[in-house]
Amino acid sequence: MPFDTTLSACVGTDCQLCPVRTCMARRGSADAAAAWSSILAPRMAAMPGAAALHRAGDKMKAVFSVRGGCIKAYTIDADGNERIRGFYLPGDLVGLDGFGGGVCLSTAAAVVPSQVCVVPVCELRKLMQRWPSVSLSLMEQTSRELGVALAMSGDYSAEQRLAAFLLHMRDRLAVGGAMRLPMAQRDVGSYLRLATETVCRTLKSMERRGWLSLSDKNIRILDEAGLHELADVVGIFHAPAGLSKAA
Amino acid sequence: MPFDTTLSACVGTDCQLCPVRTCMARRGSADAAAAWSSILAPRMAAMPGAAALHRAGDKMKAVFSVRGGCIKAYTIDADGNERIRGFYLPGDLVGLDGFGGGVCLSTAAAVVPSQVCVVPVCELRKLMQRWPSVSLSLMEQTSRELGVALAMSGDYSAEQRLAAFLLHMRDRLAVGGAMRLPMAQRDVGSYLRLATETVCRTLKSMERRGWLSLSDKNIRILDEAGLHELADVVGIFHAPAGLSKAA
DNA sequence: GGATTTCCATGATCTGGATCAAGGCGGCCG
DNA sequence: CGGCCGCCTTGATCCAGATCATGGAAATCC
Repeated sequence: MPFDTTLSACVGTDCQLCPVRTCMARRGSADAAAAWSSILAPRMAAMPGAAALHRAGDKMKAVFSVRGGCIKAYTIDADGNERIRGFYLPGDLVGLDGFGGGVCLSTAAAVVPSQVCVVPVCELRKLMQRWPSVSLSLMEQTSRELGVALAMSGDYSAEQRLAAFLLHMRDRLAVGGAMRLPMAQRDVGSYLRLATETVCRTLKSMERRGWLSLSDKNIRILDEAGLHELADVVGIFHAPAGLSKAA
Repeated sequence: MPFDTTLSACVGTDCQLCPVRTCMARRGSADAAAAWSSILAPRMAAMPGAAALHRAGDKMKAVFSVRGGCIKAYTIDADGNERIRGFYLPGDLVGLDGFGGGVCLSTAAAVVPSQVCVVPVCELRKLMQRWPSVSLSLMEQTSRELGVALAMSGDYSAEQRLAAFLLHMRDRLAVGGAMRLPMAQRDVGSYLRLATETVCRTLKSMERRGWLSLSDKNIRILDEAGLHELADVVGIFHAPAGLSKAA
């Protein structure tokens, strides 16, 4: 297990001591970070299979800042199947889609043993009143997530969507060229609107062509250019490092 | 033409006199509305076929508040085809997806003769610093758009997507039970990831079943319950009036 | 440590919606 | 006013990816 899920691993809630560099609380001034610390409810462990962090339809009481692990947001359709709307990794905020309406639009649950900081929305709103920089970075975060969602909602082939997904994840969790996907292929398929079998076949086909290597859930991207060519149409993805073409 | 597109129809830029009730500028206090007025660049007419308001890849210089008509946001794929990411109606803000990254993620152009208020982002950021309520409502707007985008990105049948789209549009532009879609069926298809032929066939099929009546671009919804049953899985849509089931 | 369950993998078949084709109809421009 | 072009409509065919079926390999649970 790459991540220590016990609460004792990090006592207190001083955001300035937190190792998660990309967290909202670390994006503004030191003062703002201190303010973040002051409003956080106690941190929580979230386990796969355990109770959801919140459910679709609930009144929105808190957003969650992911500290470790991976959280999925999903709805349940009429047949009882999950439809995954997003994966959230350390530094991400879960629940921004429900902020506007005050109601959770999806259910949030852990994909692997995870840890989240609980940010009560009433406190968050107060913080936004006091610190314009908090509002601004929250707004930017939501805007970026919107950009990704709009890009993903387009009509692309299984290969294109998977390539875009892999590059996106690579940017976020690769260390030294390799990464370990926290979620099962079924979950990837649910998110990308693909059957599990299609995810598997497409990955294998990419491996056969030498674009990547697979072993268990570990993926190493070998031919980035090849994937890029497929994913470029989708846009947005892998934008952070300034890798995307002007197009 | 239901909407007067000449600039002379509304001189000056006093938001408090503007008839668009759902505009951002009208959502906060009177003071905040006055502040909005003060930062607006001159209003613009936008014509179909004329120059785009902005293009994907451009540096983000302004967002646009739709005053009349309909604006579409789209990207162009490798084959030169439009992929529509959203339609914006009076009261909507165009460009929120690019706010975070500072780069326009899509091209924005008029679907019908339209009018937009130009909101320079540098001024908008200053306004957000000064008026927390502006930040808050901008954040809420973006959050709602995110909710819709996430819902739309799911895997639904042609019928379900079209039903959800019709109900969504109905909520936004119906007067007395009937509405006139501003965009062509081809555009609807591009947005919903459907071929033009499928949009046409599905609409006709719904008409045959007595769920709606079609004449030209005018649509009257006859069996709301039927459409709702289809669209409910999609979620989010038609939420404003509290019509959606708890699920 | 054996049983159960979940996940990954691969082949065979099926299908919703795309694509191709072709005609009518209205709107716009010269 | 007549010609052209873009939209809507309907039918025939095709295909990417879903679904069904089956088996092996890990992980999880008594």
